[in-house]
Amino acid sequence: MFIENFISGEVNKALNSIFNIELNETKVSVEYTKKDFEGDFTVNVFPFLKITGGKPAEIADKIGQFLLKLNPVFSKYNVVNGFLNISLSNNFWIETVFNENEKELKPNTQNIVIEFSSPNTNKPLHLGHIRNNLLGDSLSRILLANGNKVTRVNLVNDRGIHICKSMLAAKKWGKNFTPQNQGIKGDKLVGNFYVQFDKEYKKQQEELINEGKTKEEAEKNANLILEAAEMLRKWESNDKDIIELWKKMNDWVYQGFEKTYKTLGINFDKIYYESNTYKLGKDIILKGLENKILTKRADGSVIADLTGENLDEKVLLRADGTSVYMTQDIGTAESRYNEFRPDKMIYVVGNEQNYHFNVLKIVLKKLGYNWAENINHFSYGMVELPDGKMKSREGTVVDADDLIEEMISTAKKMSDELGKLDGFSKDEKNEIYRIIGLGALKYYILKVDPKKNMVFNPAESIDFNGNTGPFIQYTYARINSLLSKSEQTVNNTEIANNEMNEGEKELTKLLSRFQTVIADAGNKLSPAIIANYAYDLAKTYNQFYHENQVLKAEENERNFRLLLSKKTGEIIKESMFLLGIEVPSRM
RNA sequence: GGUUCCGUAGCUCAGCUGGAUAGAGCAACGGCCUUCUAAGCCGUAGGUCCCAGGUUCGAGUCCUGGCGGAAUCACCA
Repeated sequence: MFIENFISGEVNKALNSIFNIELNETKVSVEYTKKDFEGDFTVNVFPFLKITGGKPAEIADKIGQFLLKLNPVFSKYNVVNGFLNISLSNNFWIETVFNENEKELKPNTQNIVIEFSSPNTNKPLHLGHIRNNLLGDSLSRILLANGNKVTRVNLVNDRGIHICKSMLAAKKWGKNFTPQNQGIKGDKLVGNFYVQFDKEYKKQQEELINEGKTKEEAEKNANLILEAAEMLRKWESNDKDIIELWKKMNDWVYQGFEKTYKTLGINFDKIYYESNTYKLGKDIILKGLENKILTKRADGSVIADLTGENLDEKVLLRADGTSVYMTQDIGTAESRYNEFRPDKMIYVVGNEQNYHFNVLKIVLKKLGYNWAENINHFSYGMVELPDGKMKSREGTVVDADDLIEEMISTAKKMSDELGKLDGFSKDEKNEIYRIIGLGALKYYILKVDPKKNMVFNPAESIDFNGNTGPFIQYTYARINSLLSKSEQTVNNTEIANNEMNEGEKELTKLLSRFQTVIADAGNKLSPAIIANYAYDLAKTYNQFYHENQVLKAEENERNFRLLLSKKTGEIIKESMFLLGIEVPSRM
């Protein structure tokens, strides 16, 4: 049971009984009382005045009096400027936090398929992909915690003209290169080829422009792009040599990706490959053509006419018959629907593809798939550098592996300077460095509202103090150390303490919000809500810890404070788990 | 140019369905380790919530119009 709903309901009873009116529960605004005022929850009575008439203070007072009589959990109230501040009894708070049976049964469980990561096999993962992976992973955890069935899928973009670009460059300029003989990860090697292609392609374009061609003509007629297009045609017609090269290079990339996924702690229930789904998409489109839903242009390309939807014509098959991105996404969507019959299909894909998903849904609907409605594009913001967007082709990217490594070595440097891990074995130390470094990175990214673009400045390394992952992890480690020193098993039945000081109460109230926060994060699909809560909790605990002796306190207080500490540790750990962040037992 | 998103402290970000005096962290300055982990705690300073109207008891939040930025409008993905 969420406390706000309960209070909202009780206030409704009051309104009903005193003024003989009934408001929709959602219309009673219940908020946490601001710190400067006394009370736990605040009800604003202004919205009632239209119906009740009278002065705000009097109305609020009447409701307050009624509540006190109605239910003993209400201990007192005060009225300021038409705001009714209600206090709940300490027992109520303690019950809410420590009574495990209170855990809500989640009735509306949905079958959700969530797609994330979706890398292209022509370049290594960068910071933008990290945001995608972390969001996808965390959302999966949050949705699961909200009682849904969650299937995590990855769609690997392993075919297409961009892949051919890397392949062509490899063929031309790197015939004998392998990750082994170049001493780099496979995905890096392939990414280098992609950058090289772009460089040479640009050169050719410039030459053509100097010869008097327009920019557009140059882009279309440069030899390299024609060769890449030819390669794609060969690939789609199963040319043996091309397929062999493709397989070899993709394998390099997968090995590279696997390593990155492993360090990040990301995994999937199912991996789709575009190379398997694009044909299905093609079939669907040809059928749509037969049924006259789609049309063929004179040049042979197949399009969906979306001018009626205020959009353009969208090409679904090229003039030479090869597939585009949309083609395979249609195929993937259908096979995914048939396999899982999900209530909701979430696509974790950057907001640069808003248009794509808009079109995808419309085209699927046109083709007669009603479940297109279930497609939910989780559109997250870009990660930008101080001077703008990252561009793989131009090499201005923050490489995922490099960044992770840097974070971990920073963690090591800090830990060693502080000397916190003296006495630990080398392996234990490395494990803790890893947890802290990754925690800093993950938290840094997840604490930001996913919808918003965010800026990452490589010159300023990610912080380890303040509103950061390590700060929260540190709080956990602190609690852990405290509990292990207490040499006492604490249990809930011993809470006989009705007195709470300010710090204890604030902490208790915050702890009670955890379930609400999970639900909120699930509804809004926002890990940031969990992250900010975890920070709030850690901050509040540190204040409590600073102001209150625990181990040396008198027995009742000691017991209660240990319980609070234990609970805080558990909830910090769970919150961090929902973000995909581990917590160290010591740091 | 059309469409969509964004604009809060020097920087990075919170601010719940409209509610009380707009909050954190970093950076700056000043305190606190003989006491349970100082990756911590406390304090000082820092704001035209881009601008102008409107809606109302009340607007950082909703509406309209500007200004500034981003994305997209590909037979790239």
